Parts: sequence; structure tokens; C-alpha cells
Amino acid sequence: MQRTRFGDMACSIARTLDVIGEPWSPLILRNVMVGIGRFDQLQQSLGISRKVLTERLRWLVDNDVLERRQYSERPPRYEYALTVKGTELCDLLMVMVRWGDRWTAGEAGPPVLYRHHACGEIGHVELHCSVCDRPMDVTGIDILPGPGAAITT
Amino acid sequence: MQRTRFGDMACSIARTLDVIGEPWSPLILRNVMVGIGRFDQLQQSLGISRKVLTERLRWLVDNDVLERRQYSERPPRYEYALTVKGTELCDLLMVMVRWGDRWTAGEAGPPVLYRHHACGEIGHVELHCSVCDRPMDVTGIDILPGPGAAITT
DNA sequence: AGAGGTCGGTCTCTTCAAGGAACCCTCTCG
DNA sequence: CGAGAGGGTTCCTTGAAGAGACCGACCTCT
Repeated sequence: MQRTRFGDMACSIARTLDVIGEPWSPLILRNVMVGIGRFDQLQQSLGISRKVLTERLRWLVDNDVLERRQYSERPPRYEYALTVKGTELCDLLMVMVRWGDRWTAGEAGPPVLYRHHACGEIGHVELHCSVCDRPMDVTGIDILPGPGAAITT
Repeated sequence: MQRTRFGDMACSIARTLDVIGEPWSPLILRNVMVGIGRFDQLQQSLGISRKVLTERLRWLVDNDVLERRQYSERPPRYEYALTVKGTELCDLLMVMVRWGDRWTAGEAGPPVLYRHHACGEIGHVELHCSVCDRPMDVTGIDILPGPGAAITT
């Protein structure tokens, strides 16, 4: 993947990408999210090389997005599960799904649907403002420098 | 970057990644979003290789996320701007920012802030259900197969 | 006891993209 | 005229992705 490390940039997007920006990482996360958390399951369901899967899982565990836990003592068997940090990354996946559904799903329609427990309906995610709860997107905001800002051109 | 093409998978996450999953693409988008849309500006502000920048821009234009437009006739000068499809990708960036702020910003605090026009306050994005408008995250939904689903293990 | 299967990886080899840097063409300005 | 900016293209080197073989611990079946 990239050789330029994004982790040191003064940009939350870059730092997020540093954690899950490498190819396959979001798909691994998606699978763990739906309960596919064992090495062989992941490898087969994604068609990823075992070597790369090993690297990604280790990286995600080191970055506290996944945890590796032993679910069987004898024989020793492991599975990967989301941490809290990883669970919050699923927001990102749901927004990806939404965009992919809108712009790339084609005739067949969306491959998965979400049923929201709170209302029982099939819905999708929308972005709202944390302060006023009304819809929020890039056309309705001003972008201002924050405390952690570096000088940006 | 990845050699496995994600575009043909029956998964909206994979198809979204096919468009903007390559390293640098989200950062290019972010810069175009804040008005840094010229080749040299992008190259300098990101520190990306000119070759890779050329490739990414061409890919994003071909995928209708950016458009290349001439803003000066003589001398011919071009800039890149978001299409509607690209503008909607900014939702994704805002969610990335939110996660990065929460989990990677450290002491310094978030590098950018959003002021929401609707309420005038500094806020961040939250995910709400499109049907009932209440908060929605991965712990509060059932994931069901949709019309475009393939058999998933 | 041996054969075969599963799980969770490691190792090796090849190919192809990222990074870096030099080069190029057109146009403008002094 | 030369210098400089804008917007790339070309070339070379390095290193990650992909494919697939291999491995060791453990279980089950006969």
C-alpha cells in the first residue's frame, strides 16, 4: 500500500486512513461486524491472500480496532472481534454503504438492508448535526481551523 | 495499491472503495472540497508524487467524482471540482473526521471545526435513521440481505 | 495407531504500483 | 530574449500485494 505514512499528518482524515486506509481493512471490518471473525472464514469469504490477512489483522489489533480472543482452549482457536473503537468505525462503513448503494448499486439494488430497531423500518443513515439534530452536509457548513490545526495552504 | 479489483463485488463498501479506496484519493477529495483544486496546489499541499496525483485525478474524473474544468483560456489552466457524486462523498470524509477526532487527535484537539449554518454552532456529524430521524448505529440495526445480494457465507 | 481434516498461521517468489526526480511544452511577464 | 509558472509525462527503484506451498498443533474416524 502507500509508502507515505498518513499517521503524522495534522488531519483527522489522514489519521483515520492510516488505521483503516489500506486495501482490505474496511472489508475485514465489515466481515467482523457481521460475525465473520475467524481467520479461515475471513480468508475464504474475502478471497484475500493469507499473508495480507495476517498483516492486516495484526495492524488492526495493534491499533485497537479489533481484539484477538481465544474462544477455545483445546484446540486453541481464535477469533477477531470489534473493540469500541472498531465499533465506531462501523459508522464509516454504513456511510460507505449508503454512497455505494446510491451511486454504484445499479439495477440489482442494494446488497444489504438495515432494519432500525428504534422504528422497525428499513432505513439508511443520514448525517445530522450533533448540536441541533438537523441534517448536515458539506454544503451547509463552514470549515474553520481547530485547536490541532497546522498551517494549511 | 490493491491488485484485487473491488468494483465487481456484491458489496457497496467494496464498490465505494473501488472508487476512492486507493491511497491519497480521500485526501485529494478533501483538498478539492476546501478549494484546493489545482494540480500544483494539490501536489504541494499533499506532498504526493506528481505521477500518482495524475493517475488519481484521472481516475476520479473518469468515475465522475471530480470534473476537470478550464478556468483560464489563455494560458490554458485547469482546476478540479466536485461533481454531485463527489459532493456526496464528503459525507464519508466528515464521518472520517469525526472518528479521527475522537480516536486519534490526541492532546492538540481536532484540526478543523465545522460550523453548521442551520444553527450557527460548532458541531460534528452524527448518524440518524432516514425514516425516524433518531440516532442509528451498528448496534441498533439488523442487517438483512437486499435485492442485490449475493450469497454470503 | 495411522489417515485425514481443520485452524491459524508463516515462507517464498513474482509482479506491479508508489515514490522520487528529472524532463517537457505552452504561455506570460519583464 | 530569459525566467518562471502551470500542468503534466517519463524513467528508475523499492517495496507491498497476490498466489500458493508449507507447517505444527490438535481432533476425529476407523
